[in-house]
Amino acid sequence: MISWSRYFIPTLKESPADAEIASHRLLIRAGLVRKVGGGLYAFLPIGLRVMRKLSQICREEMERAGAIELSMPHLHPAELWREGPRWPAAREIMFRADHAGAGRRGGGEPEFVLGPTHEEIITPLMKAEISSYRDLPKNFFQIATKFRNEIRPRFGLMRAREFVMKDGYSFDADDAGAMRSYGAMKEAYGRFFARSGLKAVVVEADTGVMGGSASHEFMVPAEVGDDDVVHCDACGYAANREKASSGVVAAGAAPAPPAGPTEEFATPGVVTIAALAAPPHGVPAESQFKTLVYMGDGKPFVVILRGSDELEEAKLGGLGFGLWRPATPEEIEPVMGARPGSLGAVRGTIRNPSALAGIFADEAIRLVGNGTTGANRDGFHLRCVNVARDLEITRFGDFRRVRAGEPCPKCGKPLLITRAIEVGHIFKLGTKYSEKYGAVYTDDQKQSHTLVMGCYGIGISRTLQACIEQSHDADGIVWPWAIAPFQVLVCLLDPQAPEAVELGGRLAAAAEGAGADVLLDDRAERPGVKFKDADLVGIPLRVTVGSRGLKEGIVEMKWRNQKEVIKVPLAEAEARIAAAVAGAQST
RNA sequence: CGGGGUGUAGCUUAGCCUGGUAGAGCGCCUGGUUUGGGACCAGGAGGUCGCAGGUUCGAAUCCUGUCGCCCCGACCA
Repeated sequence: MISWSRYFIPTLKESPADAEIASHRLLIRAGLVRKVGGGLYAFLPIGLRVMRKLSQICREEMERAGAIELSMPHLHPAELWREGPRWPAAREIMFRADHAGAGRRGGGEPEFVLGPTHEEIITPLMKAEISSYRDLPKNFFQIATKFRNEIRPRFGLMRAREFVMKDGYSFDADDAGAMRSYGAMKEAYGRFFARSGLKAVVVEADTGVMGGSASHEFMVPAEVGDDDVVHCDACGYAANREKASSGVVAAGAAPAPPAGPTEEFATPGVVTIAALAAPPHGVPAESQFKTLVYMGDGKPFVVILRGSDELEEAKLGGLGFGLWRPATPEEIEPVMGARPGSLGAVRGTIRNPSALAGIFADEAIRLVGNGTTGANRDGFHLRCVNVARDLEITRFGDFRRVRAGEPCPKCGKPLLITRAIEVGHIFKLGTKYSEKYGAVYTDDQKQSHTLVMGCYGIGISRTLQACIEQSHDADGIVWPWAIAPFQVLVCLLDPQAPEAVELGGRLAAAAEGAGADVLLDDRAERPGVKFKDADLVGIPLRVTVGSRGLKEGIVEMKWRNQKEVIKVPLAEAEARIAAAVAGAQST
């Protein structure tokens, strides 16, 4: 039992100016964290208590699923990253950690980096330790601080530069084994979020820079989330928008026949889809081809979309480039022969087609059939361009961004889009890392094989905030029982009265005896202050001992998530509280 | 990295346009009155107005630079 007067819970009436969203304000107002710098937070005592509870639940579920805890350094030799498969992309978000002394300040390549995750550490580590099929499968995890130089930290712990993450890595002999490990983690994640009192949904996800063949994210629906989840309530399809597809393009649609000869027409000053759609040209956006030029690992490539569609940049990851970005007009003109606004991919009009790494077309352009596109000559477009006859296409793919209301790819019902916070992400990595570092094992036929890996992350600190975002009201946080910093608050309204103190002590002991973490509010504050603080901090069960009740021969129990005050006769109080605790513990 | 904003006491902020002794609320300290939903009265402590330069008799205020922070976008395992 901890007494509030000797503890440290600095609550605030007003919220700091830089806290925009409810969970961020409450984190600070309820005294869980304080900002130390941009994207850097100190956990105050009750914030730390919640972190510990989340970590412990996570640990239990990992171990139940057969994963083994270990701990790796936060400071990584940059060498290991340079040898890895994603250094060019990953270094953009990494902190360098060189020797700070005047004598050896690093100007060039970093000597050390702060770990944003640990694939580059555990793969070479396990390369040395796992050599036989008898050692497999293995699944390791740690709960540790990660460092990522987010370009724009925001929303408190939601996107911080330093944060706590559970990261795990599985090693299997083959694909089937890796699938089993992946499945076990997916199940364990579901249990972790359920036990922690969060409503998280599983969605198909993009693998991004991680690489790998399959991926799911665990999402907490919330307006303030960074991600969009595309989902279908009819059949249960759910995917991150970056990954989601829709059924706008009927599978196996026959190519439209040419509608006539292609002809060029003058479009001076028309450099946008909207301008071409407006008078005098009046070409509807869905009848236009949108031609975008990107740089992939230093080489230009073209993406063609329907004029009315937007590119989903993450989908370019499937093309095999390590890094990609929009090309600049200066890079585009020598290759295409025109500047953005007059670009097209009609056969024969590209000035230097051999410079291109490919021309990739979104499936949806089949719906255009015969459309209008740039002539690769500034101020001119081409009409009656037939997809099959005229466009130079390396291959088709899904590159467009899904919009709400489009048909579900599985069942055809309208898709919904919801904002969400990503709290967990699992990847079936395959051999991307093990191959790079030469992590192999020998099977029972003396044959050497590459280890098949998976990696699994849960943002612990982000989960804490997502939980507040999901569970609060106008007065403060409403903690789920399992992760509440304290579960029972015994509130002494008259801490000077010896009989009240004695009674409060007994009630607190009863709650503690039943397994609850108990906080005793013995501060010399007015009742209003205590009630406001109790609601703000969000302790699930409040037991109030006050002179008014004592005259009646009762104490009060009140659940934070309910309105009613339950009056309990003094004689039953200890038993009733213990029973309430026992009931809450078992759910 | 582009666009916008902002920096005044621990927190929330007024003053800045139009230059002239830096103000309030919360919090804190002392005393008193209060005591079931963030009390009241009286007194008090606390500010190099982010930093550097400039203009001026005089700068929180105007100008330049710089740093931090915030928002939008881009970006984002």
